[in-house]
Amino acid sequence: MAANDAERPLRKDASINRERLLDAARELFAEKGLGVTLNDIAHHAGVGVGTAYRRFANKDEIIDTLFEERLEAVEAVAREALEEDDPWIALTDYLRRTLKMQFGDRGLHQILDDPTLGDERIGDVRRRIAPLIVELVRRAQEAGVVRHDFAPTDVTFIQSAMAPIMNSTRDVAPELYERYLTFILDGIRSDTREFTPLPTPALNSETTHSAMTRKRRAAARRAR
Amino acid sequence: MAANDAERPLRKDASINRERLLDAARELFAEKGLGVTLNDIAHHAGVGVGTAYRRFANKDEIIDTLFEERLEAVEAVAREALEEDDPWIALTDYLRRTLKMQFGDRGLHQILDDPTLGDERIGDVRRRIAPLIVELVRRAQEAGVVRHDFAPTDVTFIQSAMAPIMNSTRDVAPELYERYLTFILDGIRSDTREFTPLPTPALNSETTHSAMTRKRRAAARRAR
DNA sequence: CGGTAAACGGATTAGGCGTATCCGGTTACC
DNA sequence: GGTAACCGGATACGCCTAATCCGTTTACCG
Repeated sequence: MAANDAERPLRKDASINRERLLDAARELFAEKGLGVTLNDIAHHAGVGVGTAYRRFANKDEIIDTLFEERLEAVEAVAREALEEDDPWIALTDYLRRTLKMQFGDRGLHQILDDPTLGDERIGDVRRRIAPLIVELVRRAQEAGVVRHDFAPTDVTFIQSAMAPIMNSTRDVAPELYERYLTFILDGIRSDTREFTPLPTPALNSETTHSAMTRKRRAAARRAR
Repeated sequence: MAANDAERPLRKDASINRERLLDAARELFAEKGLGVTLNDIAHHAGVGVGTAYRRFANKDEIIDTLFEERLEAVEAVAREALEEDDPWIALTDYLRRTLKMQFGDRGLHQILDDPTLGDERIGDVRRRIAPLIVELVRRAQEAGVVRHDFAPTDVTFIQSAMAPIMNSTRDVAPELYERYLTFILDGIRSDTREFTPLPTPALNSETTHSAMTRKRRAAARRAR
């Protein structure tokens, strides 16, 4: 990783702590999103706050370091999808796989959702991904497997639509979002108009209620 | 409205200001969501903060007062939908109309999305709405116009899925969410499997980018 | 009218939260 | 074994929101 360059190497303890911090950040970003503070990260890494601020000027520096690799993973998924022959499978695999990644990593989710976040390196990767999506859609279009009025930007919005579902059902029915993705895909696919079996049963009303209640908890405190 | 009860009536200026505050709150909640402060509301109403706190103990008191009526409007929509003969139109009208209401009123949106918000009065209305949705779905089910595996709680999650789309495209392409609602409805309807013409064209990539960027602005500052 | 309780405005206090610094003590390493 | 690098975490700072307090103004009853 981009630990030390031409700089004189860090002292042993320092570089160990740097790794610890990075690990902690990776974990916390994934679990709680980019909202965590450098102090959180420091404590989770088992080091003092001072140490954290000595290694990284601020949180953004960690974010940029960490999410370049994550975003590149998304790019890789898009490229792999383009190697798939069946254009429908290619497109939907991309959606399904990236959504799964986003599900496992709240931070990645936020990065993908908000172009404001991240430095130029991140922006670069984002700019590399966009045309891949265009291509995925174009192929599907040409093969006549998606409705003709489906557009590349629809992919983005579909991804963002799954967010609230993921977030509210995360620890009640983790895969529920796939159910709604299926609804959408069935509303888009044009080579067959049959219903795809749903991957996940619906929630009953009590569970739905508790899911809706559970989320927010953190967010609500702010919003109120 | 529930201005004064058995209490001695408010002095004229006081009751005028009370109305002003309520109006301001209605407007600000709709426009900016429940996050606005009592201070915001007071200034927007053209009165001092003190006046606001004299009339209402805290923000929740205003919220409860105001959103009971808004939620009852949602209930009314559900009841009207149940009077519609065509069960498909009934169900989709309910969805479309309530989504439109949520679109016009961020506060209502939050209330509907988060069962934690609001007092018992609000909870009561919510509990009155739930069975109406169940009935809407049951009818559609029985008439065979929705796929057999569609469940009442799906309605809720579909509503919440539209939220991020609404929020990010609000001032760029206000009705874009209807496009995605159409995808979903087309993925759910079983009496015909033809595509419904899309009510809104897709965004181009620049507009999408600027939409994604624009939102957050407020939210991002917190999350970061 | 005129007096008084009611109401007003908004500066101000209180407190939570995240960021970033500072410094006395510790440790790696030549 | 000495010194520069590093450590920890208490602490200062800034920002934001909630809520109060009090000197001034106003409605309204007799």
